[in-house]
Amino acid sequence: MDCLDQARPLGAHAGCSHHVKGEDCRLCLIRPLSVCSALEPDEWASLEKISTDVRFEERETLVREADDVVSLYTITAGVVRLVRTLHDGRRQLTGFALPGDFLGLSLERTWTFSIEAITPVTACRFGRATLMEYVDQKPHFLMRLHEMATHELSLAQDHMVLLGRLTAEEKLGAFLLEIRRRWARIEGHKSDHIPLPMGRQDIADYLGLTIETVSRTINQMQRAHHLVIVPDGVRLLNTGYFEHLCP
Amino acid sequence: MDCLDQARPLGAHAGCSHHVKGEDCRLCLIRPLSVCSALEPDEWASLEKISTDVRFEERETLVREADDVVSLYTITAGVVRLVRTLHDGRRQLTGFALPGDFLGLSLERTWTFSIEAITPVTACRFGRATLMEYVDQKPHFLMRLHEMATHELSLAQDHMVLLGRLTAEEKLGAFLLEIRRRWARIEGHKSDHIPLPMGRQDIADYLGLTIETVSRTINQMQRAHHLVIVPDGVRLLNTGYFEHLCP
DNA sequence: GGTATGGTTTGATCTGTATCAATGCGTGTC
DNA sequence: GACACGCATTGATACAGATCAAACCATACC
Repeated sequence: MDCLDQARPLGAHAGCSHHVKGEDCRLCLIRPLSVCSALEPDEWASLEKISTDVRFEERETLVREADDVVSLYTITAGVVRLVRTLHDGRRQLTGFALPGDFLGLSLERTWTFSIEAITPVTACRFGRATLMEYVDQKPHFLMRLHEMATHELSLAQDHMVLLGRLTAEEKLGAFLLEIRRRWARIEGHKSDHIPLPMGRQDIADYLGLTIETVSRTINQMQRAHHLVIVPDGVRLLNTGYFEHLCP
Repeated sequence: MDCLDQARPLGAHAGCSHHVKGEDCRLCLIRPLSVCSALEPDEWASLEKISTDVRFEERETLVREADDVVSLYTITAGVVRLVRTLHDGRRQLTGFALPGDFLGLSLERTWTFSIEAITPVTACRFGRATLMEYVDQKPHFLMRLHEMATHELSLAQDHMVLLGRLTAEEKLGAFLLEIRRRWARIEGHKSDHIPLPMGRQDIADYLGLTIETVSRTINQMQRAHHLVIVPDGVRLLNTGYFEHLCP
């Protein structure tokens, strides 16, 4: 089911910001995780020509909902949130993007969500028009984009189940296992230590809860010795509890 | 934003079951709405060879979650629900498919949801393997599938906002306007009469509510003269109320 | 007609999560 | 050290929607 999880692992922790690519796709550490894994070595050079490295500071907005799509991005370091905002200020995060994640799958003219940097972020930027030409010339690249889009769709359906039918405790459990799985794909091995660069409010807006309920639930889990809260996230003590929690 | 809404309208109400195609794509009434609209007239013939008409009775299951994908479908008449079920029986509907909707966008090996007929259904069935060859030969057909998939993704994000952040009243309002918009696309004109072939439980499982809350909310709206409940659905009396409701 | 059946509506009550309101705590700055 | 600032936590209370239970209503069938 999770066809994207077959890419080879990285040695380093890609969550922190370090030199990843420097305009040379051959040295790119997250390539095996990214959309570029659909390409042959001789194609990297052509892709390199149409891409540039960019950097965003914490809290910076990469794109705003309803903006024209002028560039697409592969996150190479750091974490961003994908945000939908209602007129009265209510927020729903539709996802977090971690290193290796591609933003702009849809090839549509305008963005349907805002993208905001949670940490300092580096990304590989592609011009929309040039990437569109690239897509036209390489059907297997379009096929890869399509696979990624339908994978996203399946994850979106998972998240609908979470939002519509899970309790606060189940939501938090599913969230922690999801983030753990995604870090594991980047780092190459599963760890009980789960960095959570996003704040409690972001978690709440992702899970359809309030910040108070998120805080209370995590602290209850700590009191029950299922995890410990550490400065940059949590450490799971009882993974069985979390796996059993997910129905 | 809604690129799929550009197809030409149908004169008749496609919700009811009538002769639609009869193995002749040239006569297909829902073609302009469907994935087939990406094809030229001379390509219909080749598509016709790989498709067959099938019929399902009310409550019949077209496919089961986790089943291998052997066939893909375009609904030609009737309505189906897309269902995810948790181990303890909790259900979340991820969507309804109406005439013109294509099921199997993902091209993956297994289904990630069950598909169940709400009414008698006719569909145009394609073998997965033959359609995959077709996709390989016609890049513009793959492009069309990709557009449809990313459109679905955008709708899925809309639904996340609904599930995570709207009140029961807002959920019902958004649901009725969504269904109205979708019938309008099929019928060719907007009507205040909204057929609701799905039961209250299905609406509840789609909106992340209970059947009692759905019933109460709709009846409240009736008491407030925003709509009237009719045998096959509802009729909106005050569309302004519904449009104002959606934040 | 009677009566079983499946879905819908309505009422009474409960509860999980939101809301409102402090308090705590770590970090950076002067 | 003292103070401010931005989160996170904790407590008290309110309420939207869930749950439990019963009645209602249309349809189909004998």
